[in-house]
Amino acid sequence: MATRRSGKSYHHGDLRAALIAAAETELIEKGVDAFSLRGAARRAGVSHAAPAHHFKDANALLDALAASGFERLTAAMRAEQVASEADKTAQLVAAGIGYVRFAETNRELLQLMFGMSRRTGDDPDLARHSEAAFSVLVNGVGNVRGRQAFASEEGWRDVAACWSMVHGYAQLAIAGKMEFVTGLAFDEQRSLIEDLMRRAMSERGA
Amino acid sequence: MATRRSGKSYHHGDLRAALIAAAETELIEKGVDAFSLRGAARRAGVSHAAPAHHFKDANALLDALAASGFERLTAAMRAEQVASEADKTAQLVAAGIGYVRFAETNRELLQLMFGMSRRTGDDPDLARHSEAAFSVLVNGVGNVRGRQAFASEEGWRDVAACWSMVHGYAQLAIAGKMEFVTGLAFDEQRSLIEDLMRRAMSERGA
DNA sequence: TTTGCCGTCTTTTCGGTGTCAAGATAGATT
DNA sequence: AATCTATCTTGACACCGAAAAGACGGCAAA
Repeated sequence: MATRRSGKSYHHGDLRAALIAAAETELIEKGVDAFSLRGAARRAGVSHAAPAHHFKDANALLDALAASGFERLTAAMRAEQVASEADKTAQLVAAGIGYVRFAETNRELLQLMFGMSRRTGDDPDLARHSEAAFSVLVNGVGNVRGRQAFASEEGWRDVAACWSMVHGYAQLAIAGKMEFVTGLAFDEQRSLIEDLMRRAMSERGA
Repeated sequence: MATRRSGKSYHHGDLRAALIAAAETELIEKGVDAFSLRGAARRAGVSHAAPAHHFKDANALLDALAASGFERLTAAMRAEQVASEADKTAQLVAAGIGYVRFAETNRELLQLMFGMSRRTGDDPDLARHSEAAFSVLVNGVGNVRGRQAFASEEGWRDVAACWSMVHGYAQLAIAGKMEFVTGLAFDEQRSLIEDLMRRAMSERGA
């Protein structure tokens, strides 16, 4: 049998991480629907019951994958921020662009992250990384409006507007429902997203 | 409920419609994940292979259900519009409120409608009703900006902004991620949504 | 070093699911 | 009336997630 994979030992060593990686390719290739725990196990080269020792559930594995997704989403937003101008609003816009960019290159993953599907939701890592991503947006708003904006409801409304706008656009773009407004051109979309973000902050120039 | 299946005829009569109805309660009770075609068939009081003669797929059945969802979404937006003031912007806002209201009372259904999960997507009815819902928003924007706004990209950007905002808010509210901004009070949320919609149209009063 | 423990992985088994194929039924057509 | 055809049932298959029980092997205590 496949007792030893490629001459290695009976025990895997770091199966947990390997399973998360395998789950991602399984997710990408098969889609959210057809994802299967057994498939992920196959990809990792272990038996179908092996994952049970690291994740109580199929959904628990996907929780961990979603947590990794939020971690990378945060990184994507920050990366776009540091590459942008120093202007505070521009930084907030950059975070939004990073958000959309990440969404478009990780469609299945984003759907997993924000859908209520296929998840338990009680993973502490997931909550932690999810809040970290959120805080990028909150900090961006805080830099523009000033910290005292969060004393009243004002600042939180700004956050709600930015998040709703960028998340809604990302979801709709992924679903292919935004083709009526802009071509596929890189800069066109960038300027559209900037427009949308500025609207959310009530800072539209024109 | 099971129209006449209690000891009655071998043929059902209107199984197609009965299956769609059964699928909705199955969807609501079991959730998107645990939805099963066999479960829907059971609810309709029919054998597990019966649906195959009306829907080629489990996903095709869910397509039909999603189509019905878009039909009712359109109706919900229109209903909220006629109940609102005559002011054009207020009408657009009302459509947005109808959208969110529908989303919150039909969570599972909305996720089905807008997720790329569990669906084939090539149902013509689905496309038709989906476009009808979209056109409510487009008409609302047209009434505010004037028809000529759609000659340039201007009007379409307004549509993109409104749709992204309202859809994003609905999705996030459903996922329980909007609790930081407003209580559960009815009027508070209403005023928040109005604020968001006006931002999307760059018409914020304050 | 030897012994025994115990976490890791495998095998087996179970109920459930979607889909296909073949048979039963009844309404419609000729 | 005889036949046709859409509809529904039964049965089978492969796959899935989960749980139970056994095989393996690292590791600490003796």
